[in-house]
Amino acid sequence: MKFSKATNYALHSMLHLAATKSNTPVGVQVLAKKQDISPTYLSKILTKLAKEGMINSVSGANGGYTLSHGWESISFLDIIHAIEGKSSLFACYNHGPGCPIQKVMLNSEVKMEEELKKYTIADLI
Amino acid sequence: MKFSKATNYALHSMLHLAATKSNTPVGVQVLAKKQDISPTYLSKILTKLAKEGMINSVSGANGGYTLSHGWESISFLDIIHAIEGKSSLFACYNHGPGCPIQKVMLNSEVKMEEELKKYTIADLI
DNA sequence: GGAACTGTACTCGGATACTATGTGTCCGAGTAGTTCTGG
DNA sequence: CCAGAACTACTCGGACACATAGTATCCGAGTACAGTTCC
Repeated sequence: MKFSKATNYALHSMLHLAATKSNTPVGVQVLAKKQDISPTYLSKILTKLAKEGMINSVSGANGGYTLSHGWESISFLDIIHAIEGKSSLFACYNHGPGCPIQKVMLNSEVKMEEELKKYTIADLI
Repeated sequence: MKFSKATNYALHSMLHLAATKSNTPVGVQVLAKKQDISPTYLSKILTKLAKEGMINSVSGANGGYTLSHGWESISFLDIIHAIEGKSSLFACYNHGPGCPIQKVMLNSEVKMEEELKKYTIADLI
């Protein structure tokens, strides 16, 4: 029960892209060096974000990643969902959705998600 | 980023103990059969709860587990912490505690914990 | 009849094996600028 | 001088290898109760 490191990398990459808001794409090597991880691994993470439409990838020389339109409205929750998946954190296999324990757990999970929905990377710069 | 199955088992075991509130201990085999898991595995999970003082183990014939005194005040969060550990869900390794991203994540995590602290197993029976 | 012995049912806890997922690397393919070459 | 070829720097994405944590089982040890044996 922990957030994966990939989520950490994704959030920081998004923050970096937002902080240096230039029109020229930022290469994955620059982003990777900032966080002391391998470019190829970060590439996999950013691909997930690109598939969700949060960033655009520009291939070829001087290529890299740019924030997509409407990036200001991307919340923490959106980024986390893109990396960790959207399935809920708790599941009662025996009783299913009617389980009272599951109701409590899901309710608490929603509270956290509501909070994560409030914050955007734009808030941090 | 999911709650482990062990947490599920622990919560259900606690609920079962609370529901059948008899003075005679409930054997691990009964609890295991209710949840379709092996008794030995459940035993390891219950041992964690016993170490935290939430339940008492009675060894020997007609042994088993009983709720400890003050069980009514045991919250969901207490049980989860006993199984999953108390460390926070998110950590920024590069920037440390000052990282703005970490602040947002921790803040959201606290919201969920506050909710989990409100509910006790006594509420469900 | 009562004390000691034996059997049984149970938990305890360490050791071990399996599995899923997260983490990270490697490499071939594709793409778009840049440089070089030949007419 | 300029069009096309070769080169280079970069991303893309699949395949693979490794690490870690979660899941599950097995077994020897300890404990307490019940029944049995023996004096």
